[in-house]
Amino acid sequence: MQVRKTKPLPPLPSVARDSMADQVYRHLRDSVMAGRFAPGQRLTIRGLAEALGSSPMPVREALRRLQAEGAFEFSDTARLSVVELSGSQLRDVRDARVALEGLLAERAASRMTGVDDSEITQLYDRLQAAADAVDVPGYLSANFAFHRRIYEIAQAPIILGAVENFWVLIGPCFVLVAPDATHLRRSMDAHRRILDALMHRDGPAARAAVTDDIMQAANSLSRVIDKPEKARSVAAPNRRREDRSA
Amino acid sequence: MQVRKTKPLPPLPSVARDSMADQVYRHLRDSVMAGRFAPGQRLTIRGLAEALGSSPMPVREALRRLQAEGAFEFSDTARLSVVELSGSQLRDVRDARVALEGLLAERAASRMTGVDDSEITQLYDRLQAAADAVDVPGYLSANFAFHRRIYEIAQAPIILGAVENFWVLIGPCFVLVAPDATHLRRSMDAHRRILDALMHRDGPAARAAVTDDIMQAANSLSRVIDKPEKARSVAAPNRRREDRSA
DNA sequence: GTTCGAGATATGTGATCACAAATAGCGAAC
DNA sequence: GTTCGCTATTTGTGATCACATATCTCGAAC
Repeated sequence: MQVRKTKPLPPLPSVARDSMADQVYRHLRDSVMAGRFAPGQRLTIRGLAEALGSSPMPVREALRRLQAEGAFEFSDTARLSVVELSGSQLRDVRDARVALEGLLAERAASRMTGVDDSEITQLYDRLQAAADAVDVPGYLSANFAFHRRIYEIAQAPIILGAVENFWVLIGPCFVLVAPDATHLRRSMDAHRRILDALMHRDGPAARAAVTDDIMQAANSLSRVIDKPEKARSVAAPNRRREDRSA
Repeated sequence: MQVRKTKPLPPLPSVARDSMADQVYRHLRDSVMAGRFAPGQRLTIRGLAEALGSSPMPVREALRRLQAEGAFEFSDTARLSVVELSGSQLRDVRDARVALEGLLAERAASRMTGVDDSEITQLYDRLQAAADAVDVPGYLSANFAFHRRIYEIAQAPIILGAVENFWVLIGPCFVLVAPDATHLRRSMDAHRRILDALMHRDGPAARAAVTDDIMQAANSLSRVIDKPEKARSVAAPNRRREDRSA
């Protein structure tokens, strides 16, 4: 609107500020979603700081954010640990995911374009490749990338943010599910149906396929959660000491 | 499980730890939800610390949590401000609320008990009283308390947490809606229908009533958001300086 | 062998300081 | 009168320190 009398502004590299706290935050968040932390695992601020090569301060701030997202918790005695979901909490996450991700999937189907098709297909292939190999962390990353890219098409960043918060919650649980080949195959079947529904711009079908995917994942987890819980509580103390951190 | 040979454990006052960062966090969160901050309002860590009578450190940690919840944001140049929702973001929040709060309301209806009836009714009366007077902050507080108590009956704390995150987002918007008597009356009408549905243990009716309540609130806000946005951007700079903080 | 308890260590919390970058204030030049 | 540019102030960030308390270690007592 306003005529500039100075130079016509250089190509501008547009260096986005990236504080150390932000880097630590993203690193920790990705690690949690990829299942690199065990549920209930105990950590220390100083230990994480040393492992990440920073002072405790950025870690403190990053952990506060992740605490708000429910990834970590500070006990009554102010001890830091990875959040461990109970069976009913896992069902809550499942229901919330069905509601929100179903909404996003349906909306995405109606806003898909040709360029989206190729990108989604590409991510699907990457997911398939990670499933063929049995790399669980790689599969989790590819899985979230696949879903995220779809939901971005819905153009509802606020809702996507809420959905990602739920992903952070279930990330640690996946270390408990063994690299089960049958589970991965069933999961890929649901993913195939998601892809087909999106290609046909079929909103309800996309919602149904996403719902199935979420329900299947929840079923796989429910077979592991809460049952060994009782066994563990008498056999071995649940809280493990801090081990690797990133 | 384990027999204690010591004293049979005293009445336990159970002093829950309450760090200064937690107090600041709750204080700020409540203030945001009650609409005591304006959208886009600029703040400073030191200013908040002084106003709250603490050092900047607890404020920093509390703000990180609220940043994760979307209440505050740090600009590219690391400046702190209250998040200002656009019209489309407000619609996203509306849709997500309909999905999640509808779920909680329906589940709450099927789990209501007699003691819940009296508590909900009591909160409804308090809401009515706040509506008769035109105390907007008081109405907002009573409104969230009413909804929160209902959703607590659904026994899904994870979902309730996500819902409260959305409340934090829309809190500041309400300072823009004038204490409109017609809006309050319509809103109380929806609340009355929520109450009736819960009393009859009618899940679908509760979901429908909650949906109407959310849609009406969104409509009231959409009449104020984004339209004066254009007017403001040319008339006066949108970013206000820091004023009162709590 | 188990349990209790005192000393030592570990750990989150809050405060303070230093620094770099951004913003605001203000004067000079055209 | 407006705009440019320099200076002073503000402000978020990161580091370090001190402290209270929780946790751990390990030995003594029954």
